[in-house]
Amino acid sequence: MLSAVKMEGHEHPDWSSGGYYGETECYTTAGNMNSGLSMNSMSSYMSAPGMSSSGHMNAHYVNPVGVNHSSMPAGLSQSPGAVMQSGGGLTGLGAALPPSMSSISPPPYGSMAPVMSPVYGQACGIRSREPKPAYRRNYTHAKPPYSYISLITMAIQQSGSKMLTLNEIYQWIMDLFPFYRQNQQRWQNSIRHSLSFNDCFIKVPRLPDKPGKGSFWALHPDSGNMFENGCYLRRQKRFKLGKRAGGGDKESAGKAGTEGGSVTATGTTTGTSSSSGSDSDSPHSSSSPPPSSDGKGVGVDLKAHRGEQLPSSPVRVPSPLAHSQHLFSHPHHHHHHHHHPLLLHEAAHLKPDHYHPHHYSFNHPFSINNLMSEPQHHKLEPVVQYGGYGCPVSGALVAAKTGLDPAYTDTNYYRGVYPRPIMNSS
DNA sequence: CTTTGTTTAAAATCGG
DNA sequence: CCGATTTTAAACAAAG
Repeated sequence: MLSAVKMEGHEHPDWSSGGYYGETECYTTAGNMNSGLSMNSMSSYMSAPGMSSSGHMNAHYVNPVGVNHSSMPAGLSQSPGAVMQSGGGLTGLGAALPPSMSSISPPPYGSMAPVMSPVYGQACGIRSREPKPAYRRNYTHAKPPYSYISLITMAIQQSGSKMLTLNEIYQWIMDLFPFYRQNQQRWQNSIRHSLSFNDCFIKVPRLPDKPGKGSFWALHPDSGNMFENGCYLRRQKRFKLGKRAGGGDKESAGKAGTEGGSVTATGTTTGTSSSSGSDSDSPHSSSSPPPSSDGKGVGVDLKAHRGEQLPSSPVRVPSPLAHSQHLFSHPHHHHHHHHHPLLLHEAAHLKPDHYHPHHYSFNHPFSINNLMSEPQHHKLEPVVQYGGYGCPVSGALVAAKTGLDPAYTDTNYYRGVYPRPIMNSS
């Protein structure tokens, strides 16, 4: 699709000008934060259907109703619809993810597809004519409390193949958070920076063909739960590759604590790997071009160290997708066929996870699970509970709102308001 | 030329 | 306040 159209370039600083999007406000009232139900959680941040990016349209992404847009090379995800798809999907961090979903919501994707829609479908657009007091605005476009690293991680995780192209990442973010529909060039630069700069992200080369630019980005196999407890706000410890093999990498703080341990990796593969792999999980899977399927080492660029690419020894990563249980989508209607051979059918019956039985019982309000998983309680219907004005409420949101002032002109949302997530165990 | 990646540097935030 | 992590800015190289 080209046309990238980023009309950015000069965004107007009007952030604060009060302009915003006019008023798409739908805020919520309610409060229950973590009521446990997930899904709707941050709805307010999420996109509202009607408005696709108001002022700036990016050409692509104009999805009408929130159902994916064009360009998705990978076919993956991305689209809002995708958002939910992962259903049980999260894996990678899976281990780390609070099983909330896993436990709560069994894998069965059964009704997941639709489930999410509500999110997008927020009723926000409908607000009545009333002038809403400024202080009552919703946070729809406020900056989400997640760091870029978190966002990237979430995006990757929710993808069936556990890897996305840069553009898909952008897209995912924009689909989910209207806020990022704004100064694209600014945050996108940051995203790029994060991808390259952080060792937790690795580049997976694109298959020898597939047109397209850029490679796929995946999570370093050992980056494991950077956001343990499912709190995607900020990492507790940065994942840094330990330098050379030699000796030990020292890690600072080895807090490791539970499971997986420290966040630093030395390039080796962890034992944890779920290995489930073998079996028939074909790498293929979902959406995007599965990186080489067979043994050949696709050189996964594990960022061995900056500056040098692993010359030869392809560090074979257990393949990022190694663990992936894609399940998603149901065919449901996603008809956009662009050209991709993928096979995402079947994925469905793969046995979903049993990743580590670990069950964290907590479901953190900022957990990605809230965003993506769907407790399919009710099948397709907008499960969303609207807070006072037609907009779903969410924990994070609530948290967010709690402490802020109307203007929220800048970013910050939660600032202390929430009972600090447990970052780190131990 | 635009997008994708790297990288340096510095400002901003967070968490304690 | 301090140290670690994030976010922004920018310059540049390399691909399509």
